[in-house]
Amino acid sequence: MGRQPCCDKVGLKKGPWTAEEDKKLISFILTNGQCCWRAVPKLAGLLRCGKSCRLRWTNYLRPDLKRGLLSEYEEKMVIDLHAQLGNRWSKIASHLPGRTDNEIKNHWNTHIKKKLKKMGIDPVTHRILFTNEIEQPQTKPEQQPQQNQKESSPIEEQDTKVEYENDKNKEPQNPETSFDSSTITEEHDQIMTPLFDSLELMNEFLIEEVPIVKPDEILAPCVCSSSSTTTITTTASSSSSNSSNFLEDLLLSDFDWSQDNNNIENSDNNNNNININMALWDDDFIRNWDFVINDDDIGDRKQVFDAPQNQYPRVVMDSESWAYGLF
DNA sequence: AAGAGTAACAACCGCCAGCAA
DNA sequence: ATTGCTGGCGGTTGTTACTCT
Repeated sequence: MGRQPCCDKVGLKKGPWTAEEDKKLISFILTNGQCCWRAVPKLAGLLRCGKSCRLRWTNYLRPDLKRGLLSEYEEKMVIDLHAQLGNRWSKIASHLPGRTDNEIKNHWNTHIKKKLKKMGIDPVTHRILFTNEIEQPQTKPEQQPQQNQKESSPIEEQDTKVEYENDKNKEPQNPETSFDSSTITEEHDQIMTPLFDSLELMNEFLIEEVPIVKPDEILAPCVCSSSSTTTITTTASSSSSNSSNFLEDLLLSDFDWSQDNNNIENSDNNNNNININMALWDDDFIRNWDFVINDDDIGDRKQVFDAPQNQYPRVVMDSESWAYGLF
């Protein structure tokens, strides 16, 4: 028996979401929390499939999303994580609170790929791209791109997924050069070293017209363990204090976690609920949501979300805590 | 001003894993 | 053990905005 489609597609709307649809979905989830997505469209009065609702919510409407362009720091994180994880966008996104896998994937495909290529780095393998590799026969074996591998990961041979999930109990093989005590192995370092060095160069080459950087211009002595030029340098022994620096920088620096806010009692008035909970978030964002929730005059949906990118909230919050805990 | 080309990103599609019956 | 459902993931497509000629 074939599998049923996730929903009856007959009569369902596709394409861009309207402000009205957004409003219905937001109102429904704020009222009921995230439940069975299959049932959401019907209950919320939407002519969409549940999957579409889930994607719309997780990728666009969730209140804990940062929105806006990735910062330079986040971009570097994405590059580094991609070097370790390959195209496991959800895993990468899990390291960047407030960012979705879709967002990171798009940013990778539209921005980072080009930057890396301009720098002479293969965005797939994260290794140096030679303008004509045939002319570089003296390339050291360990620097040669791993040919004939799946594109998805430069280190596909290692089961990084398993490694990621299990190695919290393992000692890193090379603590001195670990980027993150829970993730890095020696082989990772072999891959990451040129990347780290080139990342520094990248800071200076993030301009439109960038010559292809020759390998000898990029490869610098390996200083990954102690160099101050390495943007992200951590040691395994100090993972508890250092390895999470990027997280500390990325999230919650301007967010005061308040248990009290999580214990706000339900109100019969949804709008009250919304306003109470919005107190956790950025003013601009609150205004946007107020527009969505309260404004009867649904105009161009762009009005809802097209605030200047830098004005999007940097507040990050676990979605479930507000979706379930507050409602 | 208009059309073509390009970039950016939202949304969709198909597949898969996990889970419950 | 099997089957069906759901949610999640990654790849791809479609649409819109922007730039160039």
